[in-house]
Amino acid sequence: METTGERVRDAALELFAERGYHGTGIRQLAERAGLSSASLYHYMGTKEDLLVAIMRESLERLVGEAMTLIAEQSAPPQQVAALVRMHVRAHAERPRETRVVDGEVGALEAGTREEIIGLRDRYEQIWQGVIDAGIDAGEFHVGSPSVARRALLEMCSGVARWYDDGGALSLDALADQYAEMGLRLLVGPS
Amino acid sequence: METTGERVRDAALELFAERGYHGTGIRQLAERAGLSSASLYHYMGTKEDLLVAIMRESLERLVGEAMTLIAEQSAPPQQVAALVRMHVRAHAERPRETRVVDGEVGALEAGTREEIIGLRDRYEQIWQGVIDAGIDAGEFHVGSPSVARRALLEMCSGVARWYDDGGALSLDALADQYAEMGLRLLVGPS
DNA sequence: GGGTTCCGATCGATCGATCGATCGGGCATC
DNA sequence: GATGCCCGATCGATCGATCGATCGGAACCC
Repeated sequence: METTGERVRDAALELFAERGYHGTGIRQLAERAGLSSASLYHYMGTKEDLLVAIMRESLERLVGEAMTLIAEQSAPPQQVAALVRMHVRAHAERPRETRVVDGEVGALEAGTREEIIGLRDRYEQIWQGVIDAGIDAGEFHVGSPSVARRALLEMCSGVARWYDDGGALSLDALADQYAEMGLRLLVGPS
Repeated sequence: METTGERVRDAALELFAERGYHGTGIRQLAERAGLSSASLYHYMGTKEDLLVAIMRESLERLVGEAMTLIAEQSAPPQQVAALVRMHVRAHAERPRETRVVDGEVGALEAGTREEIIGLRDRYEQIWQGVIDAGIDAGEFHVGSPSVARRALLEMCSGVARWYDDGGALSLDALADQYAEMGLRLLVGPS
């Protein structure tokens, strides 16, 4: 059984993803959650608190999963493949959540924006570390390592903007192809 | 000498990119353009007309440049490299414009959204045609051609979200590395 | 040239609607 | 009667957009 607080969270997730944070009104949010706009405030702080909670939870989850994955593999190619698979799956399975995280950072107030960007940076540093290790080991060959990291991450995050559950492409096949493309991008012609 | 209409356009471009379409008010727009909010309407239709004009112009430019480029080259690898270079340059040189085009489609009303999405689809079809031709010629090897197209485009569009003019990386070096990565992604190990 | 007309450009004031948020009280359950 | 849950009413602020009015200069007539 779903609590009312969770229903509010889910409604916010849907609406922020569909119409954007600034494009979503408190009254729409209340209607979607099955409450009056006044009752809404029994379950949440401000509208921005709702946005921050969504972003924080999503990013902390990504950081946690990334750290687990790279601890399970020691060779950079396998680590990158695992990171790509996880990141692509997350963006394909929870596209609304990840679109909000990626697209609404500019809607945050200065203070909370810092915190969220800090979390995002931590996640990206995990990727950077694995890429750098692969370069040091002579397995990856790229122009600029940080450009490669950004290109790789943007490519994978883009999945949230187009992948369709109901489509012909399975999650596994999608993750496979992305892992292959990601490695090609880093390894280069052999 | 810049016309007032152009000043309004540029102000809208800046603000839509900074705070989002729904996050930008008519009065902020007027202040940035150096007019009263009433005078604004002497130079524009509705706020949405402004957004549509920005998107249409940007997309028509991309379509035009893409068609020119693929007419100048006949081999798919060179065509892809040229497309990637152009797309990356456009997103690095005009990040605000391209971020608005990519990120505010959801803010459009149903009618105009169809038109803009149609334009975007035309552009993406040009890329798909080149990729498919390369596969037919045996030069590219990918799992799903449409997934490859999306991965490639998302990777290149991402440049608008992080590239910094003042940074150490030159536009040419950036375009070079992306062309290299794009081809690796499509060609695979040789 | 002087007088008149006209129009593009601009603004202060204001419209109705909606924004995010708050308050006090009703209605249960314990 | 205390606690948790909920809502109608309402707050001040701001939203996008429009109004009538003003101003300066170009265009025209005599």
